[in-house]
Amino acid sequence: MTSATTRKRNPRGQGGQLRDDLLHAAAELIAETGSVREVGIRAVASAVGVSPTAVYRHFDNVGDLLQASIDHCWTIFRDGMMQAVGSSEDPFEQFRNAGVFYLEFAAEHDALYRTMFRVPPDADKASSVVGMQAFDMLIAIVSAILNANGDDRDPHFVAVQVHTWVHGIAGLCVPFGADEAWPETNTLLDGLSSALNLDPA
Amino acid sequence: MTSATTRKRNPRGQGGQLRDDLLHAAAELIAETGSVREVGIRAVASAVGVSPTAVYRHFDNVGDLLQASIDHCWTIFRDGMMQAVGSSEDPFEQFRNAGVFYLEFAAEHDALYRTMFRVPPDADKASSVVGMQAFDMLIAIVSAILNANGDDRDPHFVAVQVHTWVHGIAGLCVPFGADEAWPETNTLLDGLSSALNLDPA
DNA sequence: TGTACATCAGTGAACGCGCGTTCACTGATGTAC
DNA sequence: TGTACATCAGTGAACGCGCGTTCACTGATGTAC
Repeated sequence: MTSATTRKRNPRGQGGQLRDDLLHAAAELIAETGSVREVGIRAVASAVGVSPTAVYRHFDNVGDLLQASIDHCWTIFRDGMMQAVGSSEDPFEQFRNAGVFYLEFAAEHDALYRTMFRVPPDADKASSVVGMQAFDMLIAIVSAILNANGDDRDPHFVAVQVHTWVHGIAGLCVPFGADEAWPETNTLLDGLSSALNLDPA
Repeated sequence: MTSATTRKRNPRGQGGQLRDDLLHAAAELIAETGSVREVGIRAVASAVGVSPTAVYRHFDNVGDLLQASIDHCWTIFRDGMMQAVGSSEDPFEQFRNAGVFYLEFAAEHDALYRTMFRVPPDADKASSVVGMQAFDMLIAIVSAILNANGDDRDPHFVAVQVHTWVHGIAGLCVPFGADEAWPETNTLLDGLSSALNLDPA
């Protein structure tokens, strides 16, 4: 919206900087606006203070730009997840931190989050590979918890249970979060780990 | 897409029929296409075999049409839910049937389902009232189950837990449903009622 | 050290297109006399 | 029973607009000689 008209031209070999700026701006616009297709080249370009034609120096068309932006967000998501997990050695704390990060990410980037998880079945590779890395982290944490508790359930299945539930909490907290009858996010997270027997035994 | 060019003009006092047809067509287009705003007046009109201008006899503008269509879908959803629940007297069966209906509805009308549950905080009334009726049904069933099991948990909170989880299962089954590593919908539903202690004691 | 030149980042005008909406209209049909 | 007329369902052409994309360009800058 507020175009950065103060933007300076990049020095010689560093035109690629614009590419990163466009990816970030597109992600932000997806997050602000509703869906992907409502975000246009003109809007992205003006957000970084550049003419629409400059976009074509880095992307073939608007679809390319948006897909690249979503891929980019997946790596941001995965990296944030890794950082949240890496902040502790205790699998129970890791689990908690990962859940909190997940829900914060979803709340802050609502539309973007919804778009990321609406992947077409098997199409693009980049984002689904990174998405799998994030999911593998979840499996590892769940596995560590089950081990610590002497629980012989299948880590993969339990991880799917965790993911579906957290995903649902994220999806409904944004519309209903303001409602006074709606529980706190942390309360729901407590209920999840308790119902799924993922608290310290 | 395939415009019904065979459509006949409605008889005198029954122009309102077109209104219903437009609501249905809009809902179907939302379900087929991605999001709400990608559906245009021209597409809806052509889907029912009518000129775009005819829409304005029943709706002020495209926003009106789409909002009315979503409200309309909420009543379809609630009615389907009521029917699924009404098919049995046993609360455990009711719970199961409601869950199956919910997930089928989400799978069949993917984009529409996502749109319905992305309600702006407190804006419109029609759809949120109907949505509340559907949620109240869930609370009633959960309440009956807790009673039957001599379980003293808060029915409202448990209903929220059920809803968030089912919502998450619905949201992830569509993208990942084809993946061989992803569990069956029914398996996830079993896991849910088991983890939340909603099976017969 | 100076200078010509290739390269690079980005511009600005223009295009065709489909959109939402407006306007004046057409033609069938129920109804009052 | 006939007929004039108001009402109603829907049409078709046209508008202004913003979109994605193309094209020929500008002007700064590193580099070879």
